[in-house]
Amino acid sequence: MAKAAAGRSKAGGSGLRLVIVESPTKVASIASYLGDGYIVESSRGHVRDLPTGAAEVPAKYKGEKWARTGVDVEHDFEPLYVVAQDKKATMRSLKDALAQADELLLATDDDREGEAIAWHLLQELKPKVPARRMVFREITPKAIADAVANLRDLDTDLVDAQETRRILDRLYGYEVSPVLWKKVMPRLSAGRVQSVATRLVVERERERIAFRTASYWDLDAVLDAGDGAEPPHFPARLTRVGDRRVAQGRDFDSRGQLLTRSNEVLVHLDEAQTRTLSSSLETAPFSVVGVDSKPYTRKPYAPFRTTTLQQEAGRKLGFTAQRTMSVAQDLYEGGYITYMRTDSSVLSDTAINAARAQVTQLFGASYLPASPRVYANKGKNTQEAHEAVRPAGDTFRTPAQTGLRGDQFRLYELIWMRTIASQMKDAEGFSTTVRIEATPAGAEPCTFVASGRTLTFHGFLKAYVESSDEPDSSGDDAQTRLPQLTEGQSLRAESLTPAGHETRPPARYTEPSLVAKLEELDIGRPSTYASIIRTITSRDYVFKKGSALVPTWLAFAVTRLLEEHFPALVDYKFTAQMEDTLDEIANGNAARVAVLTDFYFGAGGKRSTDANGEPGPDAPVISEEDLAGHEGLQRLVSELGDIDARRLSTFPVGDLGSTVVVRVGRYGTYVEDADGRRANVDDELPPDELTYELAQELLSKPMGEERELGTDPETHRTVVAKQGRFGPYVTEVLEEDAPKSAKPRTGSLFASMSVDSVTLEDALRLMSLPRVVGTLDGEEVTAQNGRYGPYLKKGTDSRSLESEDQIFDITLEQAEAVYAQPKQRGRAAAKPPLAELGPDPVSGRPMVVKEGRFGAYVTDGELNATLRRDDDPTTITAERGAELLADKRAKGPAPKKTTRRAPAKAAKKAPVKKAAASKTAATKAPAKKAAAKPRATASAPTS
DNA sequence: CAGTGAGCGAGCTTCCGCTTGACTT
Repeated sequence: MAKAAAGRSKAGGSGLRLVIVESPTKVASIASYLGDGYIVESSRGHVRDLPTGAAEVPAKYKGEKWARTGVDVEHDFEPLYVVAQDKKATMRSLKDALAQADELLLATDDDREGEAIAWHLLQELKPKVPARRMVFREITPKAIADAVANLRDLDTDLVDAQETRRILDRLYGYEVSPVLWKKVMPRLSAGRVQSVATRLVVERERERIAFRTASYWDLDAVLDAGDGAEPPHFPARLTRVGDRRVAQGRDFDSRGQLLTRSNEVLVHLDEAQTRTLSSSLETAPFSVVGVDSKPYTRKPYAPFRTTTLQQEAGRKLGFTAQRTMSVAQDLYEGGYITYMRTDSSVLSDTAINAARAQVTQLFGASYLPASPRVYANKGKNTQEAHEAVRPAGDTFRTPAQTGLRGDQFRLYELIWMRTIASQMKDAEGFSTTVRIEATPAGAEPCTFVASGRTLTFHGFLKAYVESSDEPDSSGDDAQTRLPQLTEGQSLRAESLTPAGHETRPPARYTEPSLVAKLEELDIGRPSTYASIIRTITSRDYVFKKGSALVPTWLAFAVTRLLEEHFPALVDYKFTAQMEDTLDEIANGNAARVAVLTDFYFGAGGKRSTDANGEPGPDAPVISEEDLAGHEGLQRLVSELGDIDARRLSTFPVGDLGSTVVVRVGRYGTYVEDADGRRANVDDELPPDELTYELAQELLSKPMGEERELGTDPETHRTVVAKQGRFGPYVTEVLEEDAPKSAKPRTGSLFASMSVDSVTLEDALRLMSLPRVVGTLDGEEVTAQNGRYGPYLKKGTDSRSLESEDQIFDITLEQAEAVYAQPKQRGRAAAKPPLAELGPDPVSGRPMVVKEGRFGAYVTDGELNATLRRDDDPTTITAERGAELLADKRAKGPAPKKTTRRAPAKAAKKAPVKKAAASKTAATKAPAKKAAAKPRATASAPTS
C-alpha cells in the first residue's frame, strides 16, 4: 500500500493526499483500499463549462460580442469557463479538502473527458501542493495500488482534444440554432449529434414515402416423406421453374421494380400463374434431387455495453432507453453491476474468472471453453475508461441471491445471463438444405427447397438468446427439423398452397435501433444516448408511435434547411472525421486552433481583420484550392438571406406532378392545393400516411375549430366563431354571390368568452362594434376593442378603457370624464413598487423593483433592468439590483430595431396547438434585421 | 388564418458530455 511521502508540505505537513474521482459511488471503496493517509472526494462529473446563457456570463465579459457563445473566435477560440451554480458547493468542499492535503491526485476517468475534468479541477483549485494524475480502469485493491504507484502528469494534448470537441459543439449549436429561430421557429435547435439523429429518422421516412410495393407469389408445399419418417411431413417452397428462379422479396427494388442480375433469369409469378402451376403439380411425382448438410456454429454475443444493453432491455423487457439507464444506475449504486455508461465490451480478468467459475457450477465443465473468450471493442474510437456492463464483484451473485425485485431484478438477470453466456462454448449443429423436383405433365420441372437446422449442442444458447427487432424472425435457438432424406427418394405432396406476398417499406427506427445506428456512425457517447432521443422528441422533430420513431414535417423542413445550407454539418461522417481529427490533436499531431479555424472560418484559414477592416497580419494568403475547399461555419451562418424558408418548408404530396403541397407554417402544418385551399394536418399524422387522397379529403372539409352560432335575424347570414391569428373571434358567412369587395363583419371575443361557449347574441353585439357613445367637441366618440384592449376613440385621440364591458356600458358623461383626464403614458396607473432597494451606487438615485409588462424589473428611475430567472423580486438584495443595473449600463442602449411590415418569414410563432394566441403575442418584438455585415477583406471569395 | 390605435425596461431560446442530488408527485 502506497503511503504519501511526508514532511515536505507547508500545508501543515499533514501527510495527507487528496484523491478526486468523478463518481461519488466510487469514493467509499477506493478510500477503503487506500487506507489512512488519503482523503477521497468526487467531482460529480464536470465542474466547469462554457456559460449556458447570458445569466452565467460574468459582468466583466457581458459587453463582448462573443459573450453569447463563450468562445472568442477572434482570439484563438479562447473559451470562457464558469463554475455553474449547482457546482459551487462541490468546488467548495473540494477546496476545503485540499486545504488539509499536501498532495493532490486527480483520479478522474481515463478518457478524454476525464482528462479535461482533471485539468479544470487544477485550474479552479489552483493547488499550492504538487498535483499528479492517477488512472485506473478497475476498482480492485491491486488496480488502485498500481495506480498510486504509477502516477503521471496531466496529458495536455488530450485536454486540447476535449476542448476542441467542446468548442466545436458549442459553435455548431449556438450559431446554427439561431438560424432556425429566424427561419423556421423560435426555440428550435441544431447540433452535431441531434441534427444527424433527426436526419436519419427523416431519411428513413423519405424512403418509406418513396417506397412502392411489389406483390409476388410463390408456392408452399407440405411434403410427405412416407411411413416411419420423423417428422413425417415437412414444408418446402418453390424456388425455380425450369432455369428461372422464382422472384422473392429481395429481388425487388424500393420502386417495386424487379432487379435484374446478370447471370440469373427470374420469373415473377402472379396469382393466376401460381394457381395454374399449383394444380398442374397436384398429380406430379416429387423426388429428392439433392441433400446438402453443413455444420453450423454460433458464437455467443459480447458482454453488454451501453448501447447493446439499451437495445436488449428494450426488446426483452420493453424498457425505454431512459428507464434502462435509470434502473441500471440504481443497480450500479447498490453495488450490483459495474458502470453502465461504457462503450467497451471488454471484461476484466476478475470478471472472466467469475463468469467461468459460474458456467462450470451452473452448466457443467462441458459448457466451458478451454480458454477465456476475448471480445474486441467495437470501433477505433472506443474510449475504454470502463469495462463492459456486468455483475459486480469477484464472484457473481445469481439473480436469486441478490434479493432484488421488479425492474431491478429483471435488468440484473439480463446482464448476468449475458455475461455468463459470453464465456460459454459455441452452439453447434447442422443446417440442411434439400432440393426437391417435380415436373408437371408437358411442362418444365419445378424445384422446391426445404431447409432445416438442428442443434446438437446448445452451448451458450442454454443461457442466453438475443432478441430481434424483426417481428417474424425466429431466435438463434430455433430449430427446424427435417426427416432423414436421401437423393432419389420419392415424396408425395400433402398440400400445395399458392401464397401471395408484398414487399414492405424499410421499418422505422425504434429508440434502440436509432441508438445502435448512431453508435455505428460514432455519434454520441454512452452518457448521452438516452438524452439524444429526449432532445429530438422535445423539439417536436420526432414523436413515438408505439415503439417507432416518426419524424414530423417540422423535422423534414429543418433537415432540408441543414442539408442545403450546412451540408457538411449533417454529413453522416462528420463526427467520425471529427474524432479522427481529435485523435490527431491528442497525439500531438494537430493544433487545436488550426482545426477550429478551419471549421469556423473555412478552409484557407482565418480571415481576421484589423481595426480598419483590412486583413489582419495573420491572415494567410488564400489559394484557389482553398477557396474550392469548404466554407466555414461563420460564413454559412451569415448567408441568411440566401435561405428561402418557405421553399424549404414546402413538400409535394403524392406523386410527381401533384399540385398539392404540405407546408410547415407559423400556425402548424397544413396542406394547400393549387387554388389556395388549405387544411390543417394533425401533428401526429406520420408523413408517409399523408397521401394525395388523404390531402384531398382534408381539403374538402372545413377548417377545424369553427363553430356555427346561428343565423343573424336581420341579414339571414350564418354567424360562426373561430380561432384566428389574433385569437378567437366571430364573423359572418357572406353569400356566395357577394361581390369580392364585400367584407364580413368581425369581432374579437372578450377574455371571458370562448369559441365553445360564445352565444349568437354575444356575437351579434361584438360584430356591431364600434359603438357610438355620443358626440364631444363636435366629434363622434366610439367604443371598441383593439389590439391593446378596449378603448374610446374621438377623432385621432384615443383613451384606454378599464374593462371590455365598458364598451357597451359607458355613457357619454363617463366618456367625457375620461377625456377630461390628461392622456396617460404607459399603463393606467403606476403600481406600487414591489420592493425598495436604496440608492444605486452609481447614479445615487433610489432603486425600486416594479412589476412590468415583461415581468419584474429594477429601475433607478432612468435605467431599467429586467430581473433574471433566478431573481426573486421580493427578496432581491440591493447588491444584486445594482449589479443588474451595472450590466445594463455596460451593454449600452438596445440596438435600434427596424420594423418589418409583413411578419412573413421572420419571427415565426409556435404552431397553433401551443400558441396561446393572445393579443399581446401578436405584437411581439419586430424581427431584428439580419445583421449581415459584408466582410471587408480584399480576398473575399467569389463563387 | 380577421384588421384596429398609444408607447412602452426586453431578454431569452440553443450545443455535447461528465456526473448526482434536490426538488416534486
